[in-house]
Amino acid sequence: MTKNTHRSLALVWLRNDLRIADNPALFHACKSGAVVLPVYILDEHAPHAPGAASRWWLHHSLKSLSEMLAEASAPLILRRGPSAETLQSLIAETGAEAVYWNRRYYPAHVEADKSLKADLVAKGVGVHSYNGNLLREPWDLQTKAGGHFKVFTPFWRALQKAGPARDTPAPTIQKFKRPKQLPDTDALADWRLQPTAPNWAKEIASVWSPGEHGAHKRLYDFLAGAVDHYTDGRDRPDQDFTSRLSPHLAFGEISPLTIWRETRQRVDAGIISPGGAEKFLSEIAWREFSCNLLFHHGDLPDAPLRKEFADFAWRDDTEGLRAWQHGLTGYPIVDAGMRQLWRTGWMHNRVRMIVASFLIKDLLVPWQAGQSWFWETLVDADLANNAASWQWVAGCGADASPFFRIFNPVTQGRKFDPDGNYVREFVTELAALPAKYVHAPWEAPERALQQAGVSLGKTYPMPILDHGEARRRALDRYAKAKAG
DNA sequence: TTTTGAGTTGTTCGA
DNA sequence: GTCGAACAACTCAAA
Repeated sequence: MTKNTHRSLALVWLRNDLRIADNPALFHACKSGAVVLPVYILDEHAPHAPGAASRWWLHHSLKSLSEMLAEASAPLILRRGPSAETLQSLIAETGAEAVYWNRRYYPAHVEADKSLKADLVAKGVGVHSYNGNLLREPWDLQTKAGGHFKVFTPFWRALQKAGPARDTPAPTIQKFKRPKQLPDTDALADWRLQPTAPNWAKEIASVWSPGEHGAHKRLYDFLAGAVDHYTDGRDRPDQDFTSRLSPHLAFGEISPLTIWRETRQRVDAGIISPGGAEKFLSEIAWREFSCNLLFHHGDLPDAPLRKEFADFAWRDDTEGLRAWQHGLTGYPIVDAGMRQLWRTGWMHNRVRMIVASFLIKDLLVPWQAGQSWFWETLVDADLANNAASWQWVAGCGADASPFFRIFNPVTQGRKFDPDGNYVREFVTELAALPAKYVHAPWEAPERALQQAGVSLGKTYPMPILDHGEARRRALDRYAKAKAG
C-alpha cells in the first residue's frame, strides 16, 4: 500500500485495554494530531497466551471494540504473530511515525516493551506509553523505607491516601480521523477464538456481555443496588452481590479509574453507603496489589514466594486432580464451584477459596496445577491475580493465609450457602435433597437419599477422601516442610 | 537501629 | 452451646 503522506500516522497498540473510554494511549495518539490506527496483535505462542475461556471472551471483546471504533469511524487492524515482529512490520508497511500503548507490568512484558521501544526509537519511530490500567503503577507506591509493599493493609492505606495517579479519565474520542488507506487486517473469525464442535460456550454466552458497554452496564447495575450489601453479601455464592466486573477488568474494557470515580462520586453524593463502597474499592486495590507483586516477582506464577515451600512434598494425584477439575470430588460445595467455572467461565470468590483449599490442602496437589486449570477455564484469567491468589491460598504468597487455615468444605457450605441453593443450581443430582443434607449427602439417612433420587457412588460420588484425615495429613506435611 | 504493633476471608478442641 | 486457645511463629511497616 502507499504510505499516508499527508498526515503523520500513529499506531495504537491495544493489549489488555480493549476500550475507548479512559484509554490514555488512544486519546493521546488522537490528540497528537496524527491519523490513528488502532491495532490488536494475537500472539498465540507467547508464554501465558489466553486460555480457552479467555479466547472466547477475547473474540467478543474485539468484535465489540471494532464495532465501537467503527461508529467513531476508526478501523481496528487485527494481526497474528509474534508481537514485536508483527508490530514492526506493520510500522514498515504503513510508514507510521509513532506508536502509542498503555503499559504492562509483568516483568517479561516490561522487558519486551522496553526492548521494542529501544528498537523503534533507534529507527526514528516515536514511542509513547501511558498508565491506563492501574490506579497507581508499581513504582508509584512505596513503603517509607523505599521498598514495595508486601502486606495488603498498609498498601491499601497508602493507595487511599495517595488516590489515583490521574485526576480525570482520558476523554473519549467521538470521531477519529480515518486513514485514507488501510493496511490488511485478519478476519476475526479466522482466528477461531470461539469453540465450534462442541460449542461449550453457550451458557457462558448467556451470562456475560463482553465489551465496553457490558462492562459499564455491570458497574452501573452494581452501584445501583448490590454495593450496599457488598460487605457481607459478597460472601454468599447463592446470592448476587458481587460486581462480576473481573473479566471486564482483565481485558481492560473498563479502567480502574472509572470504577474508582463512579463509586466515589456516588458515595460523596450520598447515593450509596461508604461501607460497601470502600470494601468494593479495596477489592479493586487487591488487583493492584497483585500486579505490584508480579511486577517485583516475575516468577510469581511459577515459584512460591516463601522459600520454605520450595521443597514441599506435594502429591502427584492425577485422579484427584481430574475429579476436582470435573466437579466430582463428592464434596458438594467444591463440585458446585468447579461446575460453575466449567459452565459459566467464572466462579464466586468465596467458592474459589474453598476449591483452592481443597486442591492444595486436602489433595496436596501443587497450587500451580490449580492455577493452570483456572487459566484455561476462567473468562477473567489474569496473570497477576491468578498467581497471587493461588499463592495466597497455598500459604506461600505475600500476606498469605496461613497454611494451617484449611477450609472445611461442609462448614463453609453450610455457612455461606445455608439453603443449599448454590449447590442445587450446579450439582443438579442433589437438587431434591433437603438443605440439611445437601452439603454432606453421605450423612443423609437412606430414606432421604431415596426420596431425593440420590444414590451415592452412582448418581453422585462418595467423597474421594475424608476431610478430617486429609487435614491431619496436610498439617503433618507442612510441619515437615518447615523443619526443612 | 531497635522496638512495637499488626497482619482479607478458618477450624478444631477442650473447658 | 459458647468461648478462648492452639495451630506457628514470622515478617512487615512505621515510629
